[in-house]
Amino acid sequence: MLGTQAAERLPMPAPTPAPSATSRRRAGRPTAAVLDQDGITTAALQLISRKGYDGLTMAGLARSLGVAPSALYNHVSSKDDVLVLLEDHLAAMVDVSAFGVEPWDVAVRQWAWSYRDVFSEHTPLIPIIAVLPVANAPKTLAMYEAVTAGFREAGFPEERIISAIVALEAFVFGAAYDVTAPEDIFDAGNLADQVPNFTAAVDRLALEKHERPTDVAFSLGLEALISGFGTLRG
Amino acid sequence: MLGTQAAERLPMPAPTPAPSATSRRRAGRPTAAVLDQDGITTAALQLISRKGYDGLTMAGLARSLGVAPSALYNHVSSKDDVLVLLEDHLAAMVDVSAFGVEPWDVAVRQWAWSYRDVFSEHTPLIPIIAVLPVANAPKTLAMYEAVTAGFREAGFPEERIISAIVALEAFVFGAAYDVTAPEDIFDAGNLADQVPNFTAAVDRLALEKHERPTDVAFSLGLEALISGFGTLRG
DNA sequence: CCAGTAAATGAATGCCATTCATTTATCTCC
DNA sequence: GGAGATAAATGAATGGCATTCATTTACTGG
Repeated sequence: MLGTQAAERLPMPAPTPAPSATSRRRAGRPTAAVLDQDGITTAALQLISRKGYDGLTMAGLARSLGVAPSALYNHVSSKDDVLVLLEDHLAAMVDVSAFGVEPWDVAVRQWAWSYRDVFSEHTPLIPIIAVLPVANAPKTLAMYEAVTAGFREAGFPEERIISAIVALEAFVFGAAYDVTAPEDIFDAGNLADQVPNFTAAVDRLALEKHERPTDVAFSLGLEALISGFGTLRG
Repeated sequence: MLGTQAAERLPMPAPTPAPSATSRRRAGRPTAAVLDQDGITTAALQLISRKGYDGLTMAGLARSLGVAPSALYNHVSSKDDVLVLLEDHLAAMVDVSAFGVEPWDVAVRQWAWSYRDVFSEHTPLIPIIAVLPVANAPKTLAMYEAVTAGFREAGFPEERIISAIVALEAFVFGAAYDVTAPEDIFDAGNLADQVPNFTAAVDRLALEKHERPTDVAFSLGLEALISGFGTLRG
């Protein structure tokens, strides 16, 4: 009655979501899926890149897929579930290719930098991944497998491999946040006189205008971890 | 009309919030503050310890203070502002007492463990602190000053002090998340056969039943950072 | 052709942070 | 000691959010 557009009553056909809908069909079941988890994941990524994580709402995601918000719940059980899909998708983008090919320290370096870079654009996922059972994230699990195999091949004592990976990962996550911090985060403002040592050290760092400070800190910490862990190898 | 309780119309007097209201009076200005930032902070901490961070809502916080939600906005500009108050309060609880007293490595160890323990109970604050300009958090700034002074006294090259602290902090934040992870986070479930190296390493770790795995990983990473950074001292 | 079902709709729910016009109580100044 | 200013409270209203549910649609296999 209210709307003037035609075809408003036809629910199913819905103009297939612009890009890669990928609509897989599961054998022996009703097909015609307008939506699936892959499509939701890529639409969410696009939405995030356009509007950031504040723009990632179930309503917005549904709109970008040409679908009602409630329709999403046939494919994901909650918004957190969407975040898990995103996380797992991103895990597959982390570079583990050097493990088993390059020397151990080179591989770890490459993995860690890549891991940090991927998630520094997606810090809202960190609280999710840090606590996510790996069984719910197959691509994340695959990443761990590659890294673990690399450590083992490099002669790492088996009982320390997981601990070392967990420690490296903790450092990577924290560093990912650091990337997003404002440049002037360490400007003490009017409190500067009360913290002379700190202010001096901040000023001193500012003089070295080579790399981004966040990259210097990451490199410093990562190299310490690599050389510290390197001594554990048999 | 609806309510049956007496005295409902009297707005100001409000039964002073049970515990430490601390009501400071600012000279030369109207006093009678039922609310202030200290009171809000401690009420928020109590609320969190009772109901967790999901229970920390502006409405709930106001209720626990015997006040209307809108009243809070006379003292904080947003909920994020409340989180900043919390963060700064917690920063003051981090143990920096060993800097300048104990040897450098002992002081760093004590600081880092304490820092992690404090924030592992308050991980929702990590995205806040990681990006918070220090000028808005005086107690946090004081912590940095103490740490910086300790590094300097220990002969650390000035241009690397901030980077080292940032790296340590990144590790601490990531490790704080790790503490909150479920025990079975590394259980691969039915995918276990596809990740044999990983599964083996996880099982191997499980055999060593001494400490919490999260503490083992933290110790491993922290000691690597300490020994790696230790070589920088002059 | 029929019955079943996956997948869509859209209206409704409840919670949330935040805003605003208004009121009250106190302080400062004359 | 009264006038005016102001900090600090109220409570009603707003808009956004994730999520639920009864209902409808169109495809499927028997």
